[in-house]
Amino acid sequence: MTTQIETEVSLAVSTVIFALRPDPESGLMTLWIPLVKRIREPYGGQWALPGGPLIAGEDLAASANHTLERTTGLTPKYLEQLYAFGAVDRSPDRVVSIVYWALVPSDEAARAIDGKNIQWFPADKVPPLAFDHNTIVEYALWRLRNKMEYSRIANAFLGQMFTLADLREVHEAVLRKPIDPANFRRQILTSKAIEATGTCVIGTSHRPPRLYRYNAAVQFADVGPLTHTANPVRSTDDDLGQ
Amino acid sequence: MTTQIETEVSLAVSTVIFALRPDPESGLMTLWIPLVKRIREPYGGQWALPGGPLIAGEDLAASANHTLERTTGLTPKYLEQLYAFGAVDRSPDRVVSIVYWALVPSDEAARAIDGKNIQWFPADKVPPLAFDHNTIVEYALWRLRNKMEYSRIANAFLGQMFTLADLREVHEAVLRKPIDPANFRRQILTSKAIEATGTCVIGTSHRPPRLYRYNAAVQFADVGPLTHTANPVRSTDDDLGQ
DNA sequence: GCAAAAGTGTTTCAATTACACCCATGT
DNA sequence: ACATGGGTGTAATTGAAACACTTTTGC
Repeated sequence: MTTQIETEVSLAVSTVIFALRPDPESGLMTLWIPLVKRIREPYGGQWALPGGPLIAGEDLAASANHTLERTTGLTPKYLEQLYAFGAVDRSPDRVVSIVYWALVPSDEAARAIDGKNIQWFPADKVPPLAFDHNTIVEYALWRLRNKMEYSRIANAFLGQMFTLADLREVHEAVLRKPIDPANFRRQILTSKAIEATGTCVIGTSHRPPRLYRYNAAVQFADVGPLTHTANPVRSTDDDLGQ
Repeated sequence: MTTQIETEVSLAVSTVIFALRPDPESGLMTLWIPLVKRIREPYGGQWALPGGPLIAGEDLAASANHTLERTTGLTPKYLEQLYAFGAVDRSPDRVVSIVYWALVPSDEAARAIDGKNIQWFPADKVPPLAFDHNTIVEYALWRLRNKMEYSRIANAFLGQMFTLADLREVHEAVLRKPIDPANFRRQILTSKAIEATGTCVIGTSHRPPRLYRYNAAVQFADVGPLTHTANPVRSTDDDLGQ
């Protein structure tokens, strides 16, 4: 155990975790994120993004995964680096935060931890947060919505099998606009992003919808040379942005 | 001056700097980047990206600007954060590098510092670099090429006024493919990204081309809530992806 | 006049959009 | 039968691409 001159710059990893839940008022699906209540200064008592200091032996994405597991008990189906925030004045002490964003399936999110010091909020109506975390949430939201349009991340909110209506509901919830079912169907199918399983859902009060699965083989056009996710389910792409 | 327990994680900022120069063989414009020769272990004697440790009182982008000024004597017209690289095994000691990418105008790049310990290389033919810097350069190249197609960063390679042929040459050099002049003209002009100055270039052996200027007022569709550049010339957008 | 690049016009093709309409099931 | 969402068909619109053609200069 050695000591050294204080660098005064410390490194933290935080994560913006997205899940879909019905809005208590409208009943429509919307994005929710979990926040933790700070127990110490600065910003004691205020809500903040889950996160913590970077451990020496831990990769950045691994750190994000661990805070996710610790705070929500969930495993993300998608995890990607968002941005490194390092303005000198973003905290009384000098902290550079490397922020990730994650998507968790709706069914898993239902059994997430929800306690006194951790609470889920609609992503578009978060309270005033500690540090620059409001900016970070906004940016993560923008990135998610942007990426939803050219990428296949919608699958991360769903299980192994799903109907086209399920997939469309995810898009509509994230993008907050209705989507024509007929055109949506064609776009998705011609992109080869998903494939029919041959099975159907029975017991509906209408024509039984087919079940589809994610087509792991197909890649998108603008995939980057990096796979930013260090996770069970591959994410197929990055930015464009990135 | 206090001391504390060694965190074992240190923070560095590096920058991938792009400029356009003619290829010595083909004579065509191509992307070049400056690299510095490492004088100490690890990877002593090998080429690496310019950069340095993050100073406590300095913003991330400011740090990138300073290394840029120090190593090349140049001021970028565009600067954006690329990614934070933090794999445990990317260096013998634990270093997290926050990497930026920058664009400098061709005319400025001509009078850049070029010495024994700093040298420019064609971006597509860099030698084996220290650490994971080859991966980083590849990723920066991908991001630049990707962004060139939906954003207005091409202007960062040019001066205040330029002809459509100049602008097209930038696109062709970065994307490494010929572009139809007629269609390029229409696309750019209908996007309102540039506007005519009313002046022309004279002395050419053909019809005098009009001069255009960057239209600062116009924003692009998918601009992010963040301005990632902390720089003289505004960059108008972020990722898309990416 | 000729070469060479600037600039305009036109045709074709592919993708998106809007919307009409049929299908299969439960009640 | 009929309500409901699943699923197919099609015409209109938009934008990209390909390329012929005209314009303006220097030589």
